Amino acid sequence: MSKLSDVHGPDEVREAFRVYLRDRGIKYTTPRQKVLDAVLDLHHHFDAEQVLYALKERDLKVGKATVYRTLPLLVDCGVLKEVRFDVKQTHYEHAFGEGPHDHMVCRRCGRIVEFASDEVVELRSRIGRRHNFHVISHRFQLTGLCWDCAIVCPVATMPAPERRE
Amino acid sequence: MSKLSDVHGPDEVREAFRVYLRDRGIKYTTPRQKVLDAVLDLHHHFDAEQVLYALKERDLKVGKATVYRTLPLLVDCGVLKEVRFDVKQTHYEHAFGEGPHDHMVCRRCGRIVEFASDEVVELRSRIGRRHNFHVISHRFQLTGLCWDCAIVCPVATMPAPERRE
DNA sequence: ATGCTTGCAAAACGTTTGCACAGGG
DNA sequence: CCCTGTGCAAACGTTTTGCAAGCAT
Repeated sequence: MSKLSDVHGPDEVREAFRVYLRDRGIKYTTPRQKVLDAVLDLHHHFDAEQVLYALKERDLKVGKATVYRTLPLLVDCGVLKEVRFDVKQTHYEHAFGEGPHDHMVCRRCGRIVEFASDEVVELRSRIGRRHNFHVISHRFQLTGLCWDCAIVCPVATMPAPERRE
Repeated sequence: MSKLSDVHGPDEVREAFRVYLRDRGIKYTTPRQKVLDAVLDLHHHFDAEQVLYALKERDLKVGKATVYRTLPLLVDCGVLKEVRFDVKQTHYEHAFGEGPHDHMVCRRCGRIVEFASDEVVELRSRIGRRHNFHVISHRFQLTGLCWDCAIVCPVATMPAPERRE
């Protein structure tokens, strides 16, 4: 049970984080545990501020700086994955449990549809090979209209008044 | 000669911008012309600050705010395209002249390799169809090691000390 | 003449950092 | 114990905005 991609339960994730920190000589402190716990309770996509808010809700006081310093650790150890939408803040999602996927964002309602990316991975290595580039990761984001919005607004190209997330 | 994707010369681009503005009741002012001219002289990828610097170099004084207000207009009218790398600033590139393409960024030296995206466009509509999503645009960015860096550093996964652009 | 546009400076925004103090190994 | 980690607040860099003055139509 060392590969995080095979891990599902919160306890296993916590253990993985502890081991990751110990192996690198980084301390498994209370604030870092709190951040991890808060992150485990969040789903879908969230940013640093939402983590901070989740902590405040649980009466777990952790400084903003600590949250910003811990999230990269969680990314680096494979608990979280950075997800960059077209906004200035960095978003995160759980990197364990479900397989790799990419996102489609509805221009109108902001809805996010996830899709598995087997074909994308295949395509990316084909392209890499063609250009002598060793591909390590990718970001593939589609923008458009979800089913509901496409009905309401068949030829919409204008951005919606407000977008979520 | 109305489709900007078929337009190549600076004069045609300027004309397209003028028409775009007129059609929307926005004025074709001197500062906006200056920004366009500066942008036409820049190549590859650039951000707002570089536009500002290019203007300063040519003794064309345009306020920072005006640059920030003009760039979205140029994007909207199809002269520029937003290119988001994993940095906080927004980068732009010319949206006319050459066909659509995506980018591979070398994790180590920051080099950017462009590749045509026919297969990507095909894949994106296939995925969209599968999920009842009307895809309008995409962003496909590959990260990895370019040929030179892959030789120097065959198993590099650590980010380089500094990245360009 | 009217009202969009400009430029400046200040605000806003998410994120990072300096520093004195606390706490883990 | 020592040295790392914490929390606060202040700094940061990019982008946005308020506002008085300027200029195009």
